[in-house]
Amino acid sequence: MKVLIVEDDPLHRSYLHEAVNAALPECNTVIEAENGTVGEKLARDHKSAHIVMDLQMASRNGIEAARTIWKERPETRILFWSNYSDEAYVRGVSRIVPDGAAYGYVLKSASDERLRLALRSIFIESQCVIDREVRGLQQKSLGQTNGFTDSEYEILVDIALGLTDRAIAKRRGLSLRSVQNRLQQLYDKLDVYQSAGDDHEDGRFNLRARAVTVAFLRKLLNYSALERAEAELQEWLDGK
Amino acid sequence: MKVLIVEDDPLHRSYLHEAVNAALPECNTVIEAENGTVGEKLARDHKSAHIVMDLQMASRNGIEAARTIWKERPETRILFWSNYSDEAYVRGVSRIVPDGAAYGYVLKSASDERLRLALRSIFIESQCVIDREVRGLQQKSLGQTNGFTDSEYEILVDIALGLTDRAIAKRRGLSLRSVQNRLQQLYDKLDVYQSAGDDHEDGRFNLRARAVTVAFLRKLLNYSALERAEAELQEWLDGK
DNA sequence: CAACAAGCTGCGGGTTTACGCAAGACGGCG
DNA sequence: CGCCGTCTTGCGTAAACCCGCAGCTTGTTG
Repeated sequence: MKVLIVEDDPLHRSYLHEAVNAALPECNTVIEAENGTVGEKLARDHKSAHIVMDLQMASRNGIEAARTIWKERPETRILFWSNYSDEAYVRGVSRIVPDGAAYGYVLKSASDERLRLALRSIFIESQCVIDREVRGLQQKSLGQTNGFTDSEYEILVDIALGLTDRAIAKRRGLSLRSVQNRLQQLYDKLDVYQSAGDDHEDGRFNLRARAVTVAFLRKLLNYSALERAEAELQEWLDGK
Repeated sequence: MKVLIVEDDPLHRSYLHEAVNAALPECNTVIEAENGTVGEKLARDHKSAHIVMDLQMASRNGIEAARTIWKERPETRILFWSNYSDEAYVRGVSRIVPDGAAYGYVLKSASDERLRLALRSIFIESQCVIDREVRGLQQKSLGQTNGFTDSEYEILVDIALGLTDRAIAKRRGLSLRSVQNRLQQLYDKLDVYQSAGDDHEDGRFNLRARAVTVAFLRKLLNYSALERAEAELQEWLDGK
């Protein structure tokens, strides 16, 4: 068995290397990549079937890399190993995982034992392993209870990108009014409203900007989500 | 000599511990804190004069912690050791460093030797050491060439928080029109404008939202900057 | 001191947002 | 099939936003 490690940080990389060796005696080769771009290339060259991947890397982040890798070989098993469990990451990952693929999401703060188990479960048993903390988010985000619908999330991203209502309408094939309806829903769920709760006309918010900030603070959005969305937007703009 | 290490990540923490021992034979005690809150407390209890601090920690980020520490003992020497050199961080740090204090900003990607030198320069020689990559940003951000004035940055933060023009005017003691003037300047510098460069009325942007996103993508803003700004805003709202 | 650049402010108007009201459209369910 | 909830769309309005024009207050400089 061959394992590919994709991870920015040299310290974490060598830690992972050791962890893989310890957890998987059946593994005879470990390859390392220090960013997403190299990771993709190595995965292709080696036809890697077992990958441990960091999210959040400078050059090309884990989600991007995983997407292209899975596009080429959907049966690849990927363990995401991340510092954070932002809802934006969780949502991003679950949107790209192919049907029936075995994957995992483990936090860097997890114990050695937890990492060991995850490695064996995913790579040997083809099971999915999702950290408890992450799992909670995932359910909240997929189930609609207190979570966001896809359409709400979509419009959140659109205003975050700075599109006007009209532009969103065009992009999503909706009428102006529908876009504004969805915005209303969004404001509602994010609990943003004009006045800061004061008596008379004072601390007012610009709802559209406020919504984006609140989403950021709640980790519904993060840098990498923005980055991806921006790339998609540019693509769409080019394709007119 | 006693050195306090404030750092989230256990791997990085122990790496730092070793690095400090290797670089500073005159150091006889090393204390560790795993987040900003604990860091502040330990700094106070031990009257630490030499601190190595991570920015970006979950519980209380490095800038916050450094600020309160410096407020209590401005002669404390702090070496910031960070993964990133976002302009937001650089700006944040240089805003809190007391006059004449010795501090440093070194990236985690720096070599062992560089870290060693920085440790000795700051803790022994009381010199400031700023990584080259960081230095570049700092000059750009302070000098006005292609950089942002404080007032521009201020208004950027204000719209990022989601305040209306009127609210900003009240908060900053300006007239409505002045606020809008500054916004204009900001849009200009960020190079955001309505049409996406197309011929007729099409891909339009909401300038205010777009500006925030562009700033984010350019690392002028980041999560921690937003977090701080939000806290300040709440403070201001409470103080009416 | 005159001249000039830079920032603050009011006026005015064209556009975009936020949102209530109400009329269809679609899908499930007893 | 009729009832009902959810989603979409149009109309209309008050507020907020973007921004050109022009008069003022400053601080700077020759």
